[in-house]
Amino acid sequence: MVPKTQSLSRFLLYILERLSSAEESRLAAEFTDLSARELQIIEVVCAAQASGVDNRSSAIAAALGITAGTLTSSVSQLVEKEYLTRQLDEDDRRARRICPTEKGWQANTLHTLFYQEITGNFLNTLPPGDVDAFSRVLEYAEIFFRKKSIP
Amino acid sequence: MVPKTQSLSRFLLYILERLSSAEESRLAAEFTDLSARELQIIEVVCAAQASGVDNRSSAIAAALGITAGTLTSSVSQLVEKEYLTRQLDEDDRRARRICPTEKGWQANTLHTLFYQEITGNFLNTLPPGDVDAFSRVLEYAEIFFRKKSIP
DNA sequence: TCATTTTGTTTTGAAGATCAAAGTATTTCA
DNA sequence: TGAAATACTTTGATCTTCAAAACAAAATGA
Repeated sequence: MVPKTQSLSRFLLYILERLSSAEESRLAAEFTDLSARELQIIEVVCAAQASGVDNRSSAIAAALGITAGTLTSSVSQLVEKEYLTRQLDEDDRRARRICPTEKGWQANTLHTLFYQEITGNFLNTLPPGDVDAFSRVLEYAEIFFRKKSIP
Repeated sequence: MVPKTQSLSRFLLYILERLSSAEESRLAAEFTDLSARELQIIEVVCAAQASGVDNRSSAIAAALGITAGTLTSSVSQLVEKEYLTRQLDEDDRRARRICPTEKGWQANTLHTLFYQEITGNFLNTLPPGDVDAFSRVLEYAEIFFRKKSIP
């Protein structure tokens, strides 16, 4: 049965919400002061740092799909809470590099483990043959939504 | 290749965002004053109305996963913009029934057509054999996330 | 070189979405 | 009838977001 079209987006939203609220309560013990969105920002900052990719403010904002101004205010809160730091870029002193603190790395590690666990559990519930199909569907989805296939 | 676990949720977020921003711009010509969230509220109200399911304020809020207070304020704006109406329930005068106006039905129709089109287009890009697998994955996902399979 | 433009970020002002808790109106039930 | 429960709204606060203005530094070009 083909999924009921009009409810697909709500279905995705529902899954996302379950995921993030589950994660918030999971992390609650150690990091009581992080919203799902803040965790996502930390994730992107850590990923940029780990892979040596551009970690200036504008690049992080672009990766998150938000404006620079929005990121500035979120980062200020996360700096306040000691998950991130701003570092002046010596090569271009207009720019600021956003870096995780030790606490930021720790939160990101828990976050990553959480998703590995969830995804592993979910893949285990699928009929074995469907796991590959699932991966293919994700790849096609990525292509579909990257090209402007949306009218 | 199994999807990179930590980025699955961000991938879903990305798709959702592309969908809703595409929809916002698509609907912009006719309904300039509706956010994606407001459209979603209208969708739920229309669905309740169409299927004769409980359409009192509390039921709509529960379906959306938000508190009654949040819904009250959103509905007030949508009443102001003439997409919804509040009707006093004669059987229980504490309750309010949330109903779409003609304009609300029209917006919902466009919304539904949009998702039918998108979903149809996407399914057409998939290798034929993967369409069924995709449907199964969605069903399993629903079951997985409905049971508290999340630790 | 130095004035102009461009670039990277922050600030500002405003709006939307959200919640918890307090408040109001109505119903239920003991 | 009076107390408790229910359905909703209001209030006060926070978070997320954007666009536009402001600021600082770099790049350009005459």
